[in-house]
Amino acid sequence: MVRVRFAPSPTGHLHIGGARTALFNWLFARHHRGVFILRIEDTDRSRSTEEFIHSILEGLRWLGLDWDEGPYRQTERLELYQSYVQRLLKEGRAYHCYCSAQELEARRRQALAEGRPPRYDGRCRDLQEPPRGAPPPSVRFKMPQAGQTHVQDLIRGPVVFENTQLDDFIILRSDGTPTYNFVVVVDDVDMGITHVIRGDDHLNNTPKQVHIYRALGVEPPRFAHLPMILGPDKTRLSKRHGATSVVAYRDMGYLPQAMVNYLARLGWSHGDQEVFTVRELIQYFDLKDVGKSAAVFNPEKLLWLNAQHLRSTPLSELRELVWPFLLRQGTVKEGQRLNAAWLERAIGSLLERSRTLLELAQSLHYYIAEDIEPQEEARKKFLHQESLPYLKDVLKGLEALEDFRQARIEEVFKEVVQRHGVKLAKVAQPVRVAVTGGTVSPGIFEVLEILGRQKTLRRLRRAIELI
RNA sequence: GGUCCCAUCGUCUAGUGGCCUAGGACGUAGCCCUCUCAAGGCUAAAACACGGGUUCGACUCCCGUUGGGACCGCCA
Repeated sequence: MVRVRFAPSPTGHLHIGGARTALFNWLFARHHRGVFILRIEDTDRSRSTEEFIHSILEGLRWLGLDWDEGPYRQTERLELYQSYVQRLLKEGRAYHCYCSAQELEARRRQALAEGRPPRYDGRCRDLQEPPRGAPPPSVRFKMPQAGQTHVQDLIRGPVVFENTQLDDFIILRSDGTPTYNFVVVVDDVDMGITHVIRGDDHLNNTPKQVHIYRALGVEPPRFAHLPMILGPDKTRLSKRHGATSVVAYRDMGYLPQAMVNYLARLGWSHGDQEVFTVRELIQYFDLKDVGKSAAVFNPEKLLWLNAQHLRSTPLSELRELVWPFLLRQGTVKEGQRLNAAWLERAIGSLLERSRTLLELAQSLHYYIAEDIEPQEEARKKFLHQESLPYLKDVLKGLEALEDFRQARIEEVFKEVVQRHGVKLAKVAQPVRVAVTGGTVSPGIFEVLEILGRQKTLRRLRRAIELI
Protein backbone atom coordinates (compact mmCIF):
# COMPACT_ATOMS: atom_id res chain seq x y z
CA MET A 1 0.00 0.00 0.00
CA VAL A 2 1.38 3.35 -1.06
CA ARG A 3 1.51 5.90 1.76
CA VAL A 4 2.70 9.42 1.01
CA ARG A 5 2.54 12.70 2.84
CA PHE A 6 2.61 16.43 2.35
CA ALA A 7 4.44 18.07 5.23
CA PRO A 8 4.33 21.87 5.06
CA SER A 9 5.70 24.08 7.78
CA PRO A 10 3.17 26.75 8.75
CA THR A 11 5.47 29.71 8.33
CA GLY A 12 3.57 31.12 5.38
CA HIS A 13 0.58 30.61 3.12
CA LEU A 14 0.36 27.65 0.77
CA HIS A 15 2.50 28.81 -2.10
CA ILE A 16 2.85 27.62 -5.66
CA GLY A 17 5.80 25.37 -4.94
CA GLY A 18 4.23 23.77 -1.91
CA ALA A 19 0.98 23.27 -3.76
CA ARG A 20 2.81 21.49 -6.57
CA THR A 21 4.53 19.19 -4.10
CA ALA A 22 1.21 18.47 -2.41
CA LEU A 23 -0.41 17.85 -5.79
CA PHE A 24 2.22 15.35 -6.93
CA ASN A 25 1.94 13.45 -3.68
CA TRP A 26 -1.83 13.48 -3.95
CA LEU A 27 -1.83 12.36 -7.59
CA PHE A 28 0.62 9.61 -6.77
CA ALA A 29 -1.54 8.40 -3.88
CA ARG A 30 -4.77 8.57 -5.85
CA HIS A 31 -3.23 6.89 -8.87
CA HIS A 32 -2.05 3.98 -6.75
CA ARG A 33 -5.14 3.99 -4.56
CA GLY A 34 -2.87 4.72 -1.65
CA VAL A 35 -3.06 7.01 1.35
CA PHE A 36 -2.34 10.73 1.34
CA ILE A 37 -1.34 12.09 4.72
CA LEU A 38 -1.16 15.69 5.85
CA ARG A 39 1.37 16.56 8.49
CA ILE A 40 2.14 20.00 9.85
CA GLU A 41 5.83 20.52 10.56
CA ASP A 42 5.59 23.07 13.30
CA THR A 43 8.60 22.31 15.46
CA ASP A 44 9.83 25.84 14.86
CA ARG A 45 7.56 27.38 17.44
CA SER A 46 8.76 30.89 16.92
CA ARG A 47 7.72 31.07 13.28
CA SER A 48 4.74 28.74 13.07
CA THR A 49 1.29 30.21 13.45
CA GLU A 50 -2.27 28.92 13.66
CA GLU A 51 -3.25 31.38 11.00
CA PHE A 52 -0.91 29.85 8.47
CA ILE A 53 -2.10 26.35 9.32
CA HIS A 54 -5.65 27.40 8.51
CA SER A 55 -4.50 29.12 5.39
CA ILE A 56 -2.66 26.05 4.17
CA LEU A 57 -5.64 23.79 4.81
CA GLU A 58 -7.83 26.29 3.02
CA GLY A 59 -5.53 26.25 0.02
CA LEU A 60 -5.46 22.47 -0.13
CA ARG A 61 -9.22 22.27 0.16
CA TRP A 62 -9.68 24.82 -2.57
CA LEU A 63 -7.45 22.80 -4.87
CA GLY A 64 -9.43 19.70 -4.00
CA LEU A 65 -6.45 17.89 -2.50
CA ASP A 66 -8.22 15.92 0.18
CA TRP A 67 -6.19 14.00 2.72
CA ASP A 68 -6.90 10.62 4.22
CA GLU A 69 -5.03 11.07 7.51
CA GLY A 70 -4.13 14.06 9.59
CA PRO A 71 -3.48 16.84 9.84
CA TYR A 72 -0.93 15.56 12.30
CA ARG A 73 0.99 18.14 14.26
CA GLN A 74 4.54 17.61 15.25
CA THR A 75 4.17 19.71 18.35
CA GLU A 76 1.66 17.12 19.55
CA ARG A 77 4.15 14.32 19.10
CA LEU A 78 7.11 15.63 21.05
CA GLU A 79 7.25 12.67 23.48
CA LEU A 80 7.65 10.34 20.53
CA TYR A 81 10.71 12.20 19.32
CA GLN A 82 12.10 12.38 22.83
CA SER A 83 11.93 8.62 23.20
CA TYR A 84 13.74 8.12 19.92
CA VAL A 85 16.44 10.57 20.98
CA GLN A 86 16.90 8.68 24.23
CA ARG A 87 17.20 5.47 22.31
CA LEU A 88 19.88 6.84 20.01
CA LEU A 89 21.70 8.30 22.99
CA LYS A 90 21.61 4.99 24.84
CA GLU A 91 22.82 3.12 21.79
CA GLY A 92 25.70 5.52 21.35
CA ARG A 93 24.39 6.80 17.99
CA ALA A 94 24.03 10.31 19.36
CA TYR A 95 25.74 12.46 21.93
CA HIS A 96 25.40 15.63 23.93
CA CYS A 97 26.98 18.75 22.55
CA TYR A 98 27.82 21.57 24.91
CA CYS A 99 28.80 24.17 22.35
CA SER A 100 26.63 27.25 22.63
CA ALA A 101 24.68 28.58 19.69
CA GLN A 102 26.82 31.72 19.75
CA GLU A 103 30.08 29.76 19.61
CA LEU A 104 28.77 27.67 16.75
CA GLU A 105 27.63 30.73 14.87
CA ALA A 106 31.00 32.41 15.32
CA ARG A 107 32.86 29.33 14.12
CA ARG A 108 30.66 29.00 11.10
CA ARG A 109 31.17 32.60 10.11
CA GLN A 110 34.88 32.27 10.46
CA ALA A 111 34.95 29.09 8.39
CA LEU A 112 32.97 30.77 5.65
CA ALA A 113 35.26 33.79 5.76
CA GLU A 114 38.30 31.56 5.42
CA GLY A 115 36.70 29.65 2.59
CA ARG A 116 36.40 26.46 4.59
CA PRO A 117 33.26 24.36 4.62
CA PRO A 118 31.17 25.47 7.62
CA ARG A 119 30.80 22.09 9.24
CA TYR A 120 30.63 21.10 12.89
CA ASP A 121 34.04 19.82 13.95
CA GLY A 122 32.77 17.09 16.27
CA ARG A 123 34.59 18.39 19.32
CA CYS A 124 31.94 17.10 21.77
CA ARG A 125 31.67 13.72 20.10
CA ASP A 126 33.99 11.86 22.44
CA LEU A 127 33.44 13.86 25.60
CA GLN A 128 33.21 11.55 28.58
CA GLU A 129 31.42 13.95 30.86
CA PRO A 130 29.97 17.45 30.62
CA PRO A 131 32.45 20.32 30.97
CA ARG A 132 32.15 22.25 34.18
CA GLY A 133 29.43 24.90 34.20
CA ALA A 134 28.25 23.79 30.79
CA PRO A 135 25.02 25.22 29.36
CA PRO A 136 22.11 22.86 28.64
CA PRO A 137 23.33 20.59 25.85
CA SER A 138 21.86 19.85 22.47
CA VAL A 139 21.97 16.34 21.04
CA ARG A 140 23.90 15.56 17.89
CA PHE A 141 23.65 12.52 15.68
CA LYS A 142 26.84 10.60 14.95
CA MET A 143 27.36 10.46 11.24
CA PRO A 144 29.73 7.94 9.74
CA GLN A 145 33.08 9.61 9.08
CA ALA A 146 34.10 7.60 6.06
CA GLY A 147 32.55 5.85 3.12
CA GLN A 148 29.71 6.88 0.87
CA THR A 149 25.98 7.18 1.11
CA HIS A 150 23.95 6.12 -1.89
CA VAL A 151 20.51 7.46 -2.54
CA GLN A 152 18.44 5.85 -5.26
CA ASP A 153 16.13 8.64 -6.34
CA LEU A 154 13.05 7.79 -8.41
CA ILE A 155 13.51 10.94 -10.47
CA ARG A 156 17.24 11.63 -10.36
CA GLY A 157 18.57 8.11 -10.41
CA PRO A 158 21.53 7.19 -8.21
CA VAL A 159 23.12 10.02 -6.20
CA VAL A 160 26.28 9.47 -4.21
CA PHE A 161 27.47 11.49 -1.23
CA GLU A 162 30.86 11.31 0.46
CA ASN A 163 30.35 10.81 4.18
CA THR A 164 33.33 13.02 4.96
CA GLN A 165 31.19 15.88 3.69
CA LEU A 166 28.49 15.20 6.24
CA ASP A 167 28.75 16.50 9.78
CA ASP A 168 27.15 15.54 13.08
CA PHE A 169 23.94 17.52 12.99
CA ILE A 170 21.72 18.51 15.88
CA ILE A 171 18.64 16.36 16.36
CA LEU A 172 17.50 17.86 19.66
CA ARG A 173 17.83 21.51 20.54
CA SER A 174 19.05 22.57 23.95
CA ASP A 175 15.47 23.59 24.74
CA GLY A 176 14.41 19.98 24.23
CA THR A 177 12.64 20.36 20.89
CA PRO A 178 13.70 18.15 18.00
CA THR A 179 14.89 19.43 14.64
CA TYR A 180 13.65 18.87 11.14
CA ASN A 181 16.05 16.26 9.79
CA PHE A 182 15.29 14.07 12.76
CA VAL A 183 11.53 14.46 13.15
CA VAL A 184 10.93 14.03 9.48
CA VAL A 185 12.46 10.58 9.68
CA VAL A 186 10.77 9.60 12.94
CA ASP A 187 7.42 10.68 11.54
CA ASP A 188 7.91 9.00 8.21
CA VAL A 189 8.85 5.79 9.99
CA ASP A 190 6.00 6.09 12.46
CA MET A 191 3.47 6.81 9.73
CA GLY A 192 4.71 4.07 7.47
CA ILE A 193 5.53 6.40 4.60
CA THR A 194 6.53 4.40 1.53
CA HIS A 195 7.47 7.23 -0.84
CA VAL A 196 8.93 10.59 0.05
CA ILE A 197 8.05 12.99 -2.75
CA ARG A 198 9.36 16.47 -2.04
CA GLY A 199 11.24 19.43 -3.46
CA ASP A 200 14.68 19.22 -4.89
CA ASP A 201 15.94 21.45 -2.11
CA HIS A 202 15.81 18.43 0.18
CA LEU A 203 18.11 16.27 -1.88
CA ASN A 204 21.14 17.34 0.13
CA ASN A 205 19.36 16.45 3.37
CA THR A 206 18.62 12.95 2.22
CA PRO A 207 21.92 11.29 3.18
CA LYS A 208 21.59 12.63 6.73
CA GLN A 209 18.12 11.20 6.92
CA VAL A 210 19.19 7.90 5.43
CA HIS A 211 21.60 7.45 8.32
CA ILE A 212 18.89 8.15 10.85
CA TYR A 213 16.78 5.46 9.24
CA ARG A 214 19.70 3.06 9.53
CA ALA A 215 20.38 3.98 13.15
CA LEU A 216 16.72 3.27 13.81
CA GLY A 217 17.07 -0.04 12.05
CA VAL A 218 14.52 0.83 9.42
CA GLU A 219 14.70 0.50 5.65
CA PRO A 220 14.42 4.02 4.15
CA PRO A 221 11.43 4.78 1.92
CA ARG A 222 11.75 5.49 -1.78
CA PHE A 223 12.73 9.07 -2.53
CA ALA A 224 11.59 11.26 -5.39
CA HIS A 225 12.95 14.79 -5.58
CA LEU A 226 10.88 17.17 -7.64
CA PRO A 227 12.52 19.96 -9.64
CA MET A 228 12.13 23.46 -8.26
CA ILE A 229 9.74 26.07 -9.52
CA LEU A 230 11.54 29.27 -10.46
CA GLY A 231 10.52 32.85 -10.98
CA PRO A 232 11.08 34.66 -14.29
CA ASP A 233 14.57 35.54 -13.10
CA LYS A 234 15.33 31.85 -12.67
CA THR A 235 15.73 32.03 -8.95
CA ARG A 236 13.55 30.08 -6.58
CA LEU A 237 9.98 31.36 -6.70
CA SER A 238 9.26 33.67 -3.78
CA LYS A 239 7.16 36.62 -2.69
CA ARG A 240 9.42 38.86 -4.73
CA HIS A 241 7.87 37.37 -7.84
CA GLY A 242 4.37 38.62 -7.07
CA ALA A 243 1.41 36.41 -6.31
CA THR A 244 2.78 33.14 -5.04
CA SER A 245 0.07 32.22 -2.59
CA VAL A 246 -2.42 29.78 -4.02
CA VAL A 247 -5.49 31.43 -2.54
CA ALA A 248 -4.47 34.70 -4.17
CA TYR A 249 -5.26 33.03 -7.48
CA ARG A 250 -8.65 31.97 -6.21
CA ASP A 251 -9.34 35.60 -5.37
CA MET A 252 -8.22 36.66 -8.83
CA GLY A 253 -10.88 34.43 -10.34
CA TYR A 254 -8.93 31.32 -11.20
CA LEU A 255 -10.49 27.87 -11.14
CA PRO A 256 -8.86 25.26 -8.92
CA GLN A 257 -8.92 22.70 -11.71
CA ALA A 258 -6.99 25.11 -13.93
CA MET A 259 -4.41 25.67 -11.22
CA VAL A 260 -4.12 21.94 -10.68
CA ASN A 261 -3.74 21.38 -14.40
CA TYR A 262 -1.08 24.05 -14.66
CA LEU A 263 0.85 22.86 -11.62
CA ALA A 264 0.78 19.31 -12.90
CA ARG A 265 2.31 20.39 -16.19
CA LEU A 266 5.10 22.14 -14.38
CA GLY A 267 7.62 19.34 -14.36
CA TRP A 268 5.33 16.60 -15.56
CA SER A 269 4.02 15.82 -19.00
CA HIS A 270 1.96 13.30 -20.86
CA GLY A 271 2.90 13.46 -24.52
CA ASP A 272 1.51 16.57 -26.20
CA GLN A 273 -1.57 16.92 -24.05
CA GLU A 274 -1.97 20.26 -22.31
CA VAL A 275 -5.49 20.31 -20.94
CA PHE A 276 -6.35 17.67 -18.38
CA THR A 277 -9.25 16.96 -16.10
CA VAL A 278 -8.30 15.97 -12.56
CA ARG A 279 -9.54 12.50 -13.38
CA GLU A 280 -7.16 12.22 -16.30
CA LEU A 281 -4.33 13.52 -14.18
CA ILE A 282 -4.91 10.77 -11.63
CA GLN A 283 -5.13 8.20 -14.37
CA TYR A 284 -1.97 9.24 -16.20
CA PHE A 285 0.26 10.43 -13.39
CA ASP A 286 3.54 8.58 -13.09
CA LEU A 287 6.80 9.65 -11.48
CA LYS A 288 8.71 8.43 -14.51
CA ASP A 289 7.17 11.28 -16.50
CA VAL A 290 8.44 13.91 -14.10
CA GLY A 291 11.32 15.93 -15.55
CA LYS A 292 14.57 16.75 -13.81
CA SER A 293 15.10 20.38 -14.62
CA ALA A 294 13.65 23.34 -12.80
CA ALA A 295 10.65 25.08 -14.37
CA VAL A 296 9.83 28.75 -14.62
CA PHE A 297 6.36 29.71 -13.47
CA ASN A 298 4.49 31.21 -16.41
CA PRO A 299 1.37 33.19 -15.45
CA GLU A 300 0.38 33.63 -19.11
CA LYS A 301 -0.04 29.95 -19.63
CA LEU A 302 -1.95 29.57 -16.40
CA LEU A 303 -4.29 32.27 -17.63
CA TRP A 304 -4.82 30.46 -20.92
CA LEU A 305 -5.48 27.19 -19.14
CA ASN A 306 -7.94 28.94 -16.87
CA ALA A 307 -9.83 30.17 -19.92
CA GLN A 308 -9.92 26.61 -21.25
CA HIS A 309 -11.31 25.23 -18.01
CA LEU A 310 -13.73 28.12 -17.64
CA ARG A 311 -15.28 27.18 -20.95
CA SER A 312 -15.76 23.59 -20.01
CA THR A 313 -17.47 24.46 -16.75
CA PRO A 314 -21.27 24.11 -16.78
CA LEU A 315 -23.13 27.43 -16.83
CA SER A 316 -25.06 26.55 -13.70
CA GLU A 317 -21.79 26.09 -11.85
CA LEU A 318 -20.32 29.28 -13.27
CA ARG A 319 -23.37 31.12 -12.05
CA GLU A 320 -22.56 30.10 -8.50
CA LEU A 321 -18.85 30.69 -8.85
CA VAL A 322 -19.13 34.18 -10.24
CA TRP A 323 -21.57 35.35 -7.60
CA PRO A 324 -19.00 36.24 -4.93
CA PHE A 325 -17.20 38.37 -7.50
CA LEU A 326 -20.41 40.18 -8.41
CA LEU A 327 -20.99 40.84 -4.73
CA ARG A 328 -17.48 42.04 -4.18
CA GLN A 329 -17.67 44.56 -6.99
CA GLY A 330 -21.10 45.72 -5.90
CA THR A 331 -22.99 44.62 -9.00
CA VAL A 332 -25.38 42.64 -6.85
CA LYS A 333 -26.36 42.93 -3.22
CA GLU A 334 -26.37 40.35 -0.47
CA GLY A 335 -29.61 38.39 -0.68
CA GLN A 336 -30.45 39.66 -4.15
CA ARG A 337 -31.81 37.10 -6.60
CA LEU A 338 -31.54 37.01 -10.35
CA ASN A 339 -33.31 34.76 -12.79
CA ALA A 340 -31.01 31.77 -13.11
CA ALA A 341 -31.75 31.00 -16.74
CA TRP A 342 -31.23 34.62 -17.69
CA LEU A 343 -27.95 34.88 -15.79
CA GLU A 344 -26.69 31.72 -17.41
CA ARG A 345 -27.57 33.12 -20.79
CA ALA A 346 -25.62 36.27 -20.00
CA ILE A 347 -22.65 34.26 -18.78
CA GLY A 348 -22.78 32.10 -21.89
CA SER A 349 -22.49 35.16 -24.10
CA LEU A 350 -19.37 36.32 -22.25
CA LEU A 351 -17.68 33.01 -21.70
CA GLU A 352 -15.34 32.95 -24.64
CA ARG A 353 -14.30 36.50 -23.86
CA SER A 354 -13.39 35.81 -20.25
CA ARG A 355 -10.28 34.21 -18.93
CA THR A 356 -11.10 34.46 -15.25
CA LEU A 357 -14.20 34.63 -13.06
CA LEU A 358 -13.15 38.18 -12.28
CA GLU A 359 -13.19 39.21 -15.93
CA LEU A 360 -16.51 37.46 -16.33
CA ALA A 361 -17.96 39.35 -13.38
CA GLN A 362 -16.67 42.65 -14.69
CA SER A 363 -18.34 42.13 -18.06
CA LEU A 364 -21.51 40.89 -16.43
CA HIS A 365 -21.85 44.27 -14.77
CA TYR A 366 -23.44 45.99 -17.76
CA TYR A 367 -26.04 43.26 -18.08
CA ILE A 368 -27.07 43.34 -14.45
CA ALA A 369 -26.64 46.95 -13.33
CA GLU A 370 -29.64 49.22 -13.65
CA ASP A 371 -27.63 51.94 -15.31
CA ILE A 372 -24.17 52.29 -16.69
CA GLU A 373 -21.90 55.23 -17.28
CA PRO A 374 -20.28 55.29 -20.75
CA GLN A 375 -16.50 55.39 -20.54
CA GLU A 376 -15.04 58.76 -21.42
CA GLU A 377 -12.88 57.54 -24.29
CA ALA A 378 -15.62 55.45 -25.86
CA ARG A 379 -18.12 58.25 -25.50
CA LYS A 380 -15.89 60.75 -27.26
CA LYS A 381 -15.22 58.36 -30.07
CA PHE A 382 -18.71 57.05 -30.76
CA LEU A 383 -21.35 59.23 -29.13
CA HIS A 384 -21.29 62.33 -31.32
CA GLN A 385 -23.29 64.25 -33.92
CA GLU A 386 -22.51 61.83 -36.69
CA SER A 387 -23.90 58.82 -34.86
CA LEU A 388 -26.91 60.68 -33.48
CA PRO A 389 -29.23 59.89 -36.39
CA TYR A 390 -28.30 56.19 -36.24
CA LEU A 391 -29.03 56.03 -32.55
CA LYS A 392 -32.32 57.81 -33.01
CA ASP A 393 -33.34 55.46 -35.81
CA VAL A 394 -32.32 52.39 -33.87
CA LEU A 395 -34.24 53.64 -30.88
CA LYS A 396 -37.30 54.28 -33.01
CA GLY A 397 -37.05 50.87 -34.62
CA LEU A 398 -36.63 49.07 -31.33
CA GLU A 399 -39.45 50.97 -29.67
CA ALA A 400 -41.74 49.61 -32.32
CA LEU A 401 -40.54 46.05 -31.72
CA GLU A 402 -42.96 43.87 -29.89
CA ASP A 403 -40.86 40.78 -30.09
CA PHE A 404 -37.53 41.76 -28.60
CA ARG A 405 -35.46 38.91 -29.91
CA GLN A 406 -32.10 38.76 -31.62
CA ALA A 407 -33.41 38.05 -35.12
CA ARG A 408 -35.89 40.91 -35.00
CA ILE A 409 -33.37 43.28 -33.50
CA GLU A 410 -31.02 42.48 -36.32
CA GLU A 411 -33.70 43.43 -38.84
CA VAL A 412 -34.02 46.83 -37.24
CA PHE A 413 -30.28 47.39 -37.57
CA LYS A 414 -30.23 46.19 -41.19
CA GLU A 415 -32.93 48.66 -41.99
CA VAL A 416 -31.08 51.56 -40.41
CA VAL A 417 -27.86 50.56 -42.12
CA GLN A 418 -29.59 50.43 -45.49
CA ARG A 419 -31.39 53.69 -45.05
CA HIS A 420 -28.16 55.53 -44.32
CA GLY A 421 -25.99 53.52 -46.67
CA VAL A 422 -23.34 52.86 -44.02
CA LYS A 423 -21.54 49.85 -42.64
CA LEU A 424 -23.02 48.06 -39.70
CA ALA A 425 -20.05 49.07 -37.58
CA LYS A 426 -21.08 52.72 -37.87
CA VAL A 427 -24.34 51.92 -36.15
CA ALA A 428 -23.34 49.04 -33.92
CA GLN A 429 -20.47 50.74 -32.12
CA PRO A 430 -22.40 53.78 -30.88
CA VAL A 431 -25.18 51.50 -29.71
CA ARG A 432 -22.63 49.29 -28.00
CA VAL A 433 -21.17 52.24 -26.14
CA ALA A 434 -24.65 53.44 -25.25
CA VAL A 435 -25.74 50.13 -23.72
CA THR A 436 -22.53 48.63 -22.36
CA GLY A 437 -20.53 51.75 -21.70
CA GLY A 438 -17.56 50.43 -23.62
CA THR A 439 -16.42 49.37 -27.07
CA VAL A 440 -16.10 45.69 -26.37
CA SER A 441 -18.89 43.17 -25.95
CA PRO A 442 -20.49 40.11 -27.49
CA GLY A 443 -22.47 40.57 -30.72
CA ILE A 444 -24.67 43.62 -30.38
CA PHE A 445 -27.93 41.87 -31.25
CA GLU A 446 -27.30 39.26 -28.64
CA VAL A 447 -26.39 41.88 -26.07
CA LEU A 448 -29.60 43.79 -26.67
CA GLU A 449 -31.74 40.72 -26.39
CA ILE A 450 -30.15 39.70 -23.11
CA LEU A 451 -30.29 43.21 -21.81
CA GLY A 452 -33.98 43.35 -22.62
CA ARG A 453 -36.25 45.96 -24.01
CA GLN A 454 -36.50 48.18 -20.99
CA LYS A 455 -32.82 48.64 -20.23
CA THR A 456 -31.92 48.91 -23.89
CA LEU A 457 -34.38 51.67 -24.62
CA ARG A 458 -33.51 53.56 -21.46
CA ARG A 459 -29.79 53.49 -22.16
CA LEU A 460 -30.28 54.51 -25.78
CA ARG A 461 -32.37 57.50 -24.76
CA ARG A 462 -29.79 58.46 -22.17
CA ALA A 463 -27.00 58.30 -24.74
CA ILE A 464 -28.96 60.47 -27.13
CA GLU A 465 -29.44 63.04 -24.39
CA LEU A 466 -25.74 62.94 -23.66
CA ILE A 467 -24.95 64.03 -27.23
C1' G B 1 34.25 28.33 -0.83
C1' G B 2 32.54 22.91 -0.48
C1' U B 3 28.82 19.30 -1.87
C1' C B 4 24.74 17.91 -4.80
C1' C B 5 21.40 18.68 -8.89
C1' C B 6 20.14 20.51 -13.72
C1' A B 7 20.91 22.03 -19.17
C1' U B 8 15.79 21.18 -26.39
C1' C B 9 12.34 27.59 -29.13
C1' G B 10 11.41 33.77 -24.58
C1' U B 11 8.43 30.01 -21.32
C1' C B 12 6.28 24.79 -20.33
C1' U B 13 7.65 20.52 -22.82
C1' A B 14 7.82 15.82 -26.65
C1' G B 15 12.04 13.22 -27.90
C1' U B 16 15.04 7.45 -24.70
C1' G B 17 20.89 6.05 -31.25
C1' G B 18 18.62 6.26 -37.30
C1' C B 19 11.18 7.96 -37.60
C1' C B 20 14.33 14.98 -36.42
C1' U B 21 15.22 19.44 -42.71
C1' A B 22 13.63 18.45 -33.86
C1' G B 23 6.97 17.85 -32.65
C1' G B 24 3.10 20.22 -29.43
C1' A B 25 1.47 24.25 -26.11
C1' C B 26 1.67 29.43 -24.02
C1' G B 27 3.28 34.00 -25.70
C1' U B 28 4.63 37.05 -30.18
C1' A B 29 3.71 38.58 -35.57
C1' G B 30 0.75 38.26 -40.09
C1' C B 31 -3.60 36.67 -42.76
C1' C B 32 -8.76 34.77 -42.84
C1' C B 33 -13.54 35.26 -40.38
C1' U B 34 -16.05 39.80 -38.54
C1' C B 35 -20.74 45.01 -35.88
C1' U B 36 -16.32 45.70 -31.53
C1' C B 37 -13.58 42.30 -28.63
C1' A B 38 -12.81 37.50 -28.16
C1' A B 39 -13.12 32.53 -29.83
C1' G B 40 -11.81 29.73 -34.13
C1' G B 41 -8.83 28.62 -38.70
C1' C B 42 -4.26 29.20 -41.46
C1' U B 43 0.83 30.89 -41.65
C1' A B 44 5.49 32.72 -39.69
C1' A B 45 9.71 33.80 -36.60
C1' A B 46 11.78 30.94 -32.54
C1' A B 47 15.68 25.73 -29.49
C1' C B 48 19.09 20.63 -29.11
C1' A B 49 24.80 25.76 -24.21
C1' C B 50 30.02 24.60 -25.87
C1' G B 51 34.16 21.12 -26.73
C1' G B 52 35.87 16.34 -26.95
C1' G B 53 34.98 11.25 -27.36
C1' U B 54 31.90 6.27 -28.27
C1' U B 55 29.34 4.73 -32.82
C1' C B 56 28.32 3.33 -39.62
C1' G B 57 25.18 7.16 -37.28
C1' A B 58 24.14 11.29 -31.99
C1' C B 59 19.23 15.93 -29.20
C1' U B 60 19.58 11.06 -27.37
C1' C B 61 25.48 7.35 -24.33
C1' C B 62 30.47 8.92 -21.74
C1' C B 63 33.99 12.86 -20.20
C1' G B 64 35.17 17.89 -19.67
C1' U B 65 33.98 23.21 -19.94
C1' U B 66 30.49 26.91 -19.27
C1' G B 67 26.04 28.50 -17.26
C1' G B 68 22.02 28.13 -13.78
C1' G B 69 19.93 26.31 -9.23
C1' A B 70 19.80 24.09 -4.35
C1' C B 71 21.99 22.89 0.19
C1' C B 72 25.92 23.64 3.74
C1' G B 73 21.27 26.61 10.80
C1' C B 74 19.92 24.75 18.05
C1' C B 75 14.78 26.95 9.86
C1' A B 76 11.81 23.50 7.52
